[in-house]
Amino acid sequence: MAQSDTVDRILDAAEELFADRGFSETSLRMITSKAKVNLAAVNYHFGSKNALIHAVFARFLTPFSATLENAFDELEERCDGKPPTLNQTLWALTESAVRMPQRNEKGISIFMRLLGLAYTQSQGHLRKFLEQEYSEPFSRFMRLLKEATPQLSSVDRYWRIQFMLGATAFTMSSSDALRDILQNKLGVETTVQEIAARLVPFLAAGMQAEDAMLIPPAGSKVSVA
Amino acid sequence: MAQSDTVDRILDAAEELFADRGFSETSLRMITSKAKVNLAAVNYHFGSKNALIHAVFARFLTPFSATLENAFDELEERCDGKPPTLNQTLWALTESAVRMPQRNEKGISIFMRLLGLAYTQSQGHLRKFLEQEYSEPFSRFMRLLKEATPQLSSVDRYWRIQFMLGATAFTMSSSDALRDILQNKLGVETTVQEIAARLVPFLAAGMQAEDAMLIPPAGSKVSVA
DNA sequence: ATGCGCTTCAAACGTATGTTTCAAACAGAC
DNA sequence: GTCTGTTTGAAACATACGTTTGAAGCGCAT
Repeated sequence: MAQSDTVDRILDAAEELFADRGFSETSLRMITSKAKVNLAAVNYHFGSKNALIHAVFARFLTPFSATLENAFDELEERCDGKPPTLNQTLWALTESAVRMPQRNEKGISIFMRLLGLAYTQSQGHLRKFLEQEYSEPFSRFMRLLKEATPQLSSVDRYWRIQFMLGATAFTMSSSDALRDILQNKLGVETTVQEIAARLVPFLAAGMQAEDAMLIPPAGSKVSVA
Repeated sequence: MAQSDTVDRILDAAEELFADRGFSETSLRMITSKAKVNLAAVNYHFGSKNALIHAVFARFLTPFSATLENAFDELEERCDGKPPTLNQTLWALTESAVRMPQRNEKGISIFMRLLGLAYTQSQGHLRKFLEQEYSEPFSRFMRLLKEATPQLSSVDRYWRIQFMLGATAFTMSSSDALRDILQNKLGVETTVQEIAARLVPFLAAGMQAEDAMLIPPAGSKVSVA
């Protein structure tokens, strides 16, 4: 075997199992047996299970954040001076994700699923790791969003960004299950690209909705038991 | 102690811990020590950890689904014949959730977080349990949504409903944290009702967005490393 | 007071986990 | 070929988990 083919085999197996089952539900023994590698190899090469989780994220997030920076650079250059629109900003993000060179056909959906899990599973160490490693592209995205929605108050924008994040993270984190359901119910095949293509207009429309109505429409009172 | 104060103490502790940390990450020992109850009590009263998870969901989902049925009844009666609008349907759901009698001030956000986890953490048994116990109000909500958005294809509607679910579950489940951040950053106080009042227009706008654009806008090509 | 369900309790069970150990196998330089 | 540092291997470690056990405690009708 090559120098450390082992490292990649572990990362491949871990990535897939984490995406399928979550972090706590995936044991090192599952990973090493799927990777056809000795159990001790994980601790030898990575140090701990948590460090392995970080390595899995770093492997796709580092090139992704570089791609994203490029996309933002090009976008801002193309708009020279004027701030990019909301649609342009969201598409830049989406395309960067979708066009990332994939290791296999499941690549993009694993990628998305892992991002969803990072938000959803409250693994403190992961949160900290991601925040300190990838804060820059994140802040830049936030700044672009702000410039693209000058009509919103800070408070409205804040909440709507949370809504966008939620819709995205949630959908992506269960995208496999949702695709299966759709396949069985309506017999429709769906790719991650198509999901993204449906998600972006939804987000853009929500983001640009008319003023939040702070009081429910007249006559909508609901009886409570 | 009353007859089985123990059962409620276990449910209270379990509910909060599950919402905080997820199911696999919460051990029976954490639950019983938080509830100040003997470890064996869980298996004595509920039979197993999975059954406890079901009981936690049943405790709030059963009254909620009754409240929701009432709200839908009243709504359909008020509209006599004509299908309720999307806004009306969403408000009926939202108000039913917000007006549920809460055990404490964190009630609504725990409730939401648990629903999110139920979707997200791939606990097969939970999925099955929820589907067979609460399929009726769920189907009814889906039917109302369908009648309120006749312009959407089934596939578009399906995905947009997932986006709504995601935005809602995610936001509500972390609403405590998000409220705190907002308080510190902008000095703004926010109630759950206000969040809901911002969320509903966002969802309605996303749901009614123009046709999903399946191809990115011209000129949005992104350079890839 | 006695006996009978139901509930609590401390302790243990068997299993699975992440991690460590240390000897064996290996690769490359001399 | 021999030595050296790196990687693999089988086995064990300590710990945590969900669950089970059997005795003790309790309220209450008889």
